[in-house]
Amino acid sequence: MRQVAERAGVSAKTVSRVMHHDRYVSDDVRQRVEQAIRELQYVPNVVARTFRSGRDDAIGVAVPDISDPFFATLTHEVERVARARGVAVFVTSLGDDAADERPGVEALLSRQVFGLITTPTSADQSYLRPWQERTAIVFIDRSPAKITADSVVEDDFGGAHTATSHLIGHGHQRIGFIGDRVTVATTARRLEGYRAALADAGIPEAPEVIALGATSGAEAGRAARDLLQRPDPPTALFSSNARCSIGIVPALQSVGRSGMPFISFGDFPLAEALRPPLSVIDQDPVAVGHTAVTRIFERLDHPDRRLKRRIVLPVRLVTRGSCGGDHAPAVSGRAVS
Amino acid sequence: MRQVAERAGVSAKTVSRVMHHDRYVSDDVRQRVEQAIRELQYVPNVVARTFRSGRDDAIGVAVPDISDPFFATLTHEVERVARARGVAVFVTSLGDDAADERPGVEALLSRQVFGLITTPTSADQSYLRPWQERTAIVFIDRSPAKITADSVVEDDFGGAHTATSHLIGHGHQRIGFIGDRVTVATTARRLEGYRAALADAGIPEAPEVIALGATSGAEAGRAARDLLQRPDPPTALFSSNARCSIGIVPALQSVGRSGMPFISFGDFPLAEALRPPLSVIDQDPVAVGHTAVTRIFERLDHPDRRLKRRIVLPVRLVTRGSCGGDHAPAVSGRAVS
DNA sequence: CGGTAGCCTGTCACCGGTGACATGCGGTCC
DNA sequence: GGACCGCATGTCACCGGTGACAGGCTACCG
Repeated sequence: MRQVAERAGVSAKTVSRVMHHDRYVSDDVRQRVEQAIRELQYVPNVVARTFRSGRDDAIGVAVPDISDPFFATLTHEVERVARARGVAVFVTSLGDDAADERPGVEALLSRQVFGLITTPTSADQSYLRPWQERTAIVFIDRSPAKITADSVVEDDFGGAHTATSHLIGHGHQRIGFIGDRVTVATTARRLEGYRAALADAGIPEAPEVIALGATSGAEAGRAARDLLQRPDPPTALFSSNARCSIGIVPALQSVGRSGMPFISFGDFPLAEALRPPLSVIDQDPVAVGHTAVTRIFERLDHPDRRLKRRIVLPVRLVTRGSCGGDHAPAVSGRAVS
Repeated sequence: MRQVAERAGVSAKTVSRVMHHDRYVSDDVRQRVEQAIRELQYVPNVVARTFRSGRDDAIGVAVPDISDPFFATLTHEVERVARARGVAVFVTSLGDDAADERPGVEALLSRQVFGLITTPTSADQSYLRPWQERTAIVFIDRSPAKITADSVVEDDFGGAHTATSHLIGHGHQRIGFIGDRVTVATTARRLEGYRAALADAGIPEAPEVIALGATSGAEAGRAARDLLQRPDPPTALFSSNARCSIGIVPALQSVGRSGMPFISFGDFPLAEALRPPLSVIDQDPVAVGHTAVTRIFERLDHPDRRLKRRIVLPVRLVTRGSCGGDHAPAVSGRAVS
């Protein structure tokens, strides 16, 4: 920048003014500076600006796993909206280990992003409190703990209740539940919805067909096979998330039970192309991402406006054929791409 | 930091030394400083450090689309390796528009990352030349143009040749080719491989069954249907990438042609769970990501070591059943997760 | 013609951590 | 006793852009 200033015969400050389209710059000077910028291929130092101003014009996104179709689609929408405003988006994966959450999130925060969209993976987000003054933080998918902040979550309880009730409506009494750890808040809520649906139908709960702790598709597949090999196997399955479902489908096929009635919480690409097409609870990741990033900009543009902290988005059952009965789809099953 | 220094009764520099485990710090001082750090919950300002040193201890990854399973898996491996070295990874999507490449990549570079892994989407990467002195740049998936740099690509020509030859071996003479734009270098090379295989078998090329320009799964699906509705339809299909394939599968189903012989360049989750299971050319995204990130660290650790610039990774045909004939799988089809 | 307002440009300090260098102190060796 | 070394700590400038503030110049007004 000093070089540009020297070449144009002005001060560094004036170059800064030209860069920012300051009103008070004469045409003569502006042109000389612009030429010097071109000749020297000057690129402003973003880090210096961030350092000085204390905030980077970027949004950080921290999710458990970018390759999960739910988070990938969500992230895509965040990028789309942010790009329209000329804001950069940086994504990072946290993994499933609760201990990795804090370092991963702080790696973004300490780079002074002005907005953060993140999924809590540990049981305590109080460490984010000092950051809230400087950064708009929105939690997605799961509610945060030990902190007050914006969050955009789905109706986990309602979705699981709907799915389970639907299977019950098809005559199933013994419905297997496969999910990851209950320490994950969403899983816990979905398990509650499942239990409530059973209770509402007067069906006693069978703990032996509830398989938790499947942190990968492969583990979920094993869990499904184990359930089917029991002496008293379930007659239908409910999977608590898409990652599990993606492992369960081939597992069912491998034991010749691809026709097993099955509903997945979370849609994913090709779910409709499976045979039978997989019925799902659609979480609408685009809506989650859109709502979250919009909230960030709202907080930025109107710092003192009062807004509802917690946004619960509805989910909907998309019946496609894997639920057990012969029936026309209630919602025409659109594919996720 | 000054506050920490004051509280511990030392200079800021000494705090810096404690943070960096400098040898020349007395135990007494170290403990006082560490206590002050804890009491004030001091978090070092990464931006200041980056600004001063001119480099951020982070790797940037810029790919066309994070939700593409190939790039998602690749990115995952980069993060795994980088995390083991305590290096942060920031991912950003570039989209398909060539004009978006430069701003997206420079958003990362201008934040002074020391390593960049990126996929060229435009036809000219010469703008990266000034950055190469400061940043280790590795191109993945596609070879860069107008610049000399490390690159990790797959054997596009060979893979397409193998797939096409395999279909020819099953008696097909009229093989449809569906892909995105030929301006994408990988697509061009795959088309060449396809053509070469036809030529090697003495089959004249049929330009009317080559459908290019499908930039999304939906478009690829439409292209597939159009090909099948021709008076002289192809008897087998070859898809140039996973995104297209994910659109083609439901399209074939919708016209009752799910049995159409079909090979996809690029594996994806559930390809094996389809009926028939989809045969693919497996690109091994984990190997690409691993090779790329390893190269970054090699360049960092041994700046003057001479290394081969261009790394071509082999691909392999995974036959699963969609190729047309009844045969045992040549490679037991492992699922992508 | 002094006063004032609007326009244009420059100077300087500062953001927070750190490399270069200086300083001071105790011990060892000739 | 002076030279010298290892250790422990402090001082200061600097990275590059920018907010606060200070002029200087022109034009217009009373």
